[in-house]
Amino acid sequence: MQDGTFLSPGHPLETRLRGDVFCAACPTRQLLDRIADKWSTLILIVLGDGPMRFNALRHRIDGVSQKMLSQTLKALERDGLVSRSVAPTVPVSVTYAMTPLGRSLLAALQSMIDWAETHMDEVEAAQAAYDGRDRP
Amino acid sequence: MQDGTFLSPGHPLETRLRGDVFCAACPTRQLLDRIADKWSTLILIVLGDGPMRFNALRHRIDGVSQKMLSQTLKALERDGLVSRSVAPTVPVSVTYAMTPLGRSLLAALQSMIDWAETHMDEVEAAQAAYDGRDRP
DNA sequence: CTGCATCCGCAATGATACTG
DNA sequence: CAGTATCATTGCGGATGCAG
Repeated sequence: MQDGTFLSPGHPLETRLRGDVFCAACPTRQLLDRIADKWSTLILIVLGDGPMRFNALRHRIDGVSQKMLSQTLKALERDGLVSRSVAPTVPVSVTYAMTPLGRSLLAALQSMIDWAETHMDEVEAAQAAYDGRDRP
Repeated sequence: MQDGTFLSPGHPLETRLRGDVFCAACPTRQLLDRIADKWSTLILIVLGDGPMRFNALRHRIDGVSQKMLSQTLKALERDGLVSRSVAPTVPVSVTYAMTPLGRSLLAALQSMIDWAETHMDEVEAAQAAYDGRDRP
């Protein structure tokens, strides 16, 4: 976080940009940083399939800690991407679900997943080639 | 990283998933973690506009440190998403560009950027609503 | 029993300075 | 100009403890 400069003046791309994702202070950038987050992506994809409880999410997303899950869910709820419903049972049941806003993002995220699954072999080949070049 | 269980059996999502992004050990997950990275996304979007030199990238992407830029570029090059061309001038000129593989990912990333720019106002409204609820 | 907040250890990150 | 090395800091991740 530097000062409040939004766009370095004189940049050739300045006119091409609508919002501006490249300036650290711009809200668009903040939002991108959130949805481009490791856990956020996975959580949203999972919830895109249907509502789910906290521990179900925790079990579904391998490797996530309770703290990170709780933290990320709270952030996503604050951003209006995920809704949190508390059922007054004993003990309480908290269910997380996608909001319409969050659902509108799902397509883009799904594209990333699809790409990853589709081109993973090419990436692995590239990695092997890179590692075998001159780097033992 | 738990044991090698890739999919919890009996999960309703089991049939819908092709690879599996939710297991920490699956390569797809590793790849997703990479492209869903904060800096990777920005670098790829910038390079999608055309080849660029190191310092140009550094200036363009506000808030990135040399270390992170260098590190992320190296990872992206290893994954075959970005190519690194060294011109034998004095001093050396290193130019980074997208590979065809990287370009195939660009559409998905651009969708995320577009979504962020389009729905930013709704997110801000949701944030304001969330902060104003019962949280001073 | 479920969900969340707090503590601490550690890896990743960021800023600075230096080399090819 | 491109990139690495070093050091200070942040944040993640794990364990524990508390509230409903």
